[in-house]
Amino acid sequence: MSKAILQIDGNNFYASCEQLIDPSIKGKGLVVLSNNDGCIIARNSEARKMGIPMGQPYFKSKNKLNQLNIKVRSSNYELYGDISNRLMQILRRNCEELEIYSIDEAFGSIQRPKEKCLYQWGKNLRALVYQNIGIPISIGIGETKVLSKISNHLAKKIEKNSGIFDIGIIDNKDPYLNLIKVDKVWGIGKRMSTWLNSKGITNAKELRDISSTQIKEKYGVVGIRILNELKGNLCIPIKESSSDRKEISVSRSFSYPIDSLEELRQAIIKYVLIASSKLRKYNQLSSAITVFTNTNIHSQDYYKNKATGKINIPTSDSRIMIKISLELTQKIFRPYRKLIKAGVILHKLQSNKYKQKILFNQKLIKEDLSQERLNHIIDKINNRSGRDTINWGSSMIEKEWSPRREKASIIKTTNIEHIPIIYAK
DNA sequence: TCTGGGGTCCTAGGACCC
DNA sequence: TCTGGGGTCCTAGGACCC
Repeated sequence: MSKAILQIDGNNFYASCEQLIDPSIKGKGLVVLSNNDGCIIARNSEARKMGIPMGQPYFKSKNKLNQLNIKVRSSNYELYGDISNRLMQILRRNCEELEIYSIDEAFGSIQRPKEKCLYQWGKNLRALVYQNIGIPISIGIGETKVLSKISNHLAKKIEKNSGIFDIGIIDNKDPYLNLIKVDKVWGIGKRMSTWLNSKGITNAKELRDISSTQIKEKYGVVGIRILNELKGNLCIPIKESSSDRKEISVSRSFSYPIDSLEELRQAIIKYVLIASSKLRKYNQLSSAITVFTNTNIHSQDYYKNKATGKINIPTSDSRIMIKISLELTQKIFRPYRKLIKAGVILHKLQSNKYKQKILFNQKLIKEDLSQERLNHIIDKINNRSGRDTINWGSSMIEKEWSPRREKASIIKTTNIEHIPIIYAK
């Protein structure tokens, strides 16, 4: 018995979710846009075959999408998050360990019976997910995370694999590693692949066989880890708990540039409220806040700025965080700058299990407790009835600059009123 | 006109200490 | 005139991921 590492992801996840709730799209091209309807961040296979590139700004491809009669959707994260939860539940029941890596992707592990190929196991899991959720997935299997990622590429790339590939039982992996371009290896990005190409390294096999002193000199332990994983030595373990996150950031682009301090303040308050309710959801406290804003990077007088403030006693209290972040907002604001984006980052997070108690001041203790209760009640109501049901006075002003979502799908599987009605004949 | 958002990890260099 | 060396902690920024 040995441990097999699995990498499982939803195929064209956002597009698949949209197709799930709107079957009329089936067979047609579909793209999903980023926040603010900025770029194309997902396509179904039909749109890909029609030559629509990933990451392109929407305004540049609008005409082409129209001509080809490709459907367009704004992203609907409430829907994707819900489908994702259902998917992860099934995976958790079927793997021994599971690390949820992103909304559409997980690493897992199971014991491999001696020398046994896990193709059939994967096929069963894939069928189970499709039957229960209606989303197609791909499964890559190997000895390490890097190899299971490569396996997943091969599962998608080679049609006869029908979405599953197990590189872990193949002794001579060379012909397969040769098929993987070096920039497709997990952990090799733009910078590293440019450098590797200049050294004549173009695919995963050549990378595996590079001298480790050479890679260590240039990229330190990060490079060595990737090399070892390619050779089949597990260096990046499965991380099951993700509760101890290190920072929370909330940022948005505006639908049009803003240049008044008041608008910036309102935006920052709104982001702090979202961030602090996330913080409470994960039972964490923060002791530092950064606020940032910038103008259009493509413009001539590009301006960006940020400021960080410390919180003396780690907290998850919206009121304290709003106060500090507004002071910081004052610092980064400059008149006559056309701001297109702003955000907040909470860092130095810690578990609220070890919250520092106020010791001697009875009045402060009372205030602290009632504030905590108030925050939790607000969270509870907003979780049940939508994010803006109850809010702080300062954030209630009408916001015209809120991001665009012109093509949003209406249906949310998280709201009973939006569940489609099916009439039996 | 119009180019997303949310994360992690690592490293170099500064501040500070003895 | 001449001004050490070693360690730790923190931060900013880079590179990468989805």
